[in-house]
Amino acid sequence: MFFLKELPTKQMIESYAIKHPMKSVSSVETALLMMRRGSLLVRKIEAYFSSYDTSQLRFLILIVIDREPEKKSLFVNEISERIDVSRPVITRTLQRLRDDKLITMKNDNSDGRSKQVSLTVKGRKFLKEILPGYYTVICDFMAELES
Amino acid sequence: MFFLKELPTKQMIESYAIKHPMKSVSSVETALLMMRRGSLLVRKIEAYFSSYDTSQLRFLILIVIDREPEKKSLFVNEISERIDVSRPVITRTLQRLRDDKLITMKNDNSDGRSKQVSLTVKGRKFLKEILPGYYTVICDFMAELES
DNA sequence: TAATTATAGTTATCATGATAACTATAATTA
DNA sequence: TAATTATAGTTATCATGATAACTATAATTA
Repeated sequence: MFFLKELPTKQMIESYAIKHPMKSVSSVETALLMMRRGSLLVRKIEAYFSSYDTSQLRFLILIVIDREPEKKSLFVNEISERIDVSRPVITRTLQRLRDDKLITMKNDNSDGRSKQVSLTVKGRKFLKEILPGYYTVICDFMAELES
Repeated sequence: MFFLKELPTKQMIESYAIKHPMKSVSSVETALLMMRRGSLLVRKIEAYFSSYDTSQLRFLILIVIDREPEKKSLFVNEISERIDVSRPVITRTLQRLRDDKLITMKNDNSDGRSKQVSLTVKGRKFLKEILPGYYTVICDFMAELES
């Protein structure tokens, strides 16, 4: 997350760049704005999910399984390859999703170390329930930027 | 932070939008990309700062004080107004910056509740030391996007 | 094939964000 | 001016990210 409310103005960056030349002042400006806006949007999204007693990470795990319907289940490993979060955090979050009956985990037959994770009916329903609002939050945020 | 490695393609969003119409498919695409890139850059920046045994938040606090040289010191309150982080986290981080002798805090004369925070010489030096690399990290990241 | 190395996933622990509840002082109101 | 309310900052505690070290099984190598 990037937390600075008032970004440095272009002038400020330029005057700094006189002493410490940098490749591109305008790309620094763009980068700061991108981090700031991205952080604000992530925060809105987290607030939205928390109103459903869930989190962005939980949502992403459900989405990632749902997104590959030809597979029916993913290994923990595969989930962790698709989502840029450390494996222990994936493990913990999967355990809670299972506690909430949104996913099931069963041992793989051909590899005793692996676990197959799949969505329950409840999980699929829940995803359908929260998806529209997710897009609404994003669209509203982007619309506000333009105004 | 936004953690999905493979963003949904425009097609995926569009096909979803058939059932659940949304204001703008392309703005959703832009938003997801913005969050993803912003998160990656924040991560790089945190890695950079951690190589100096510091953090983005610590850096931002120092910057925010340094940025208003006409003031010489800011109240904890003022710092917390400029940085979008909860006050307890500001308190804790200030305590550690003081432990590291990068800032000083003294009680205000006219208001017994307030505390004046200012940079030490060491703090100012440290900031000068880490600033160029900070911009380099940002510029490099942006340059890579374009390639 | 026995020993070693690699892989899948988990547990333990820490860092850093948040909110709620607190103390101390200042400002306001009855 | 005494009582109340507001403000500045801190403490306590939780949530969720990370890394290191672990168990169990599979794959490789001597």
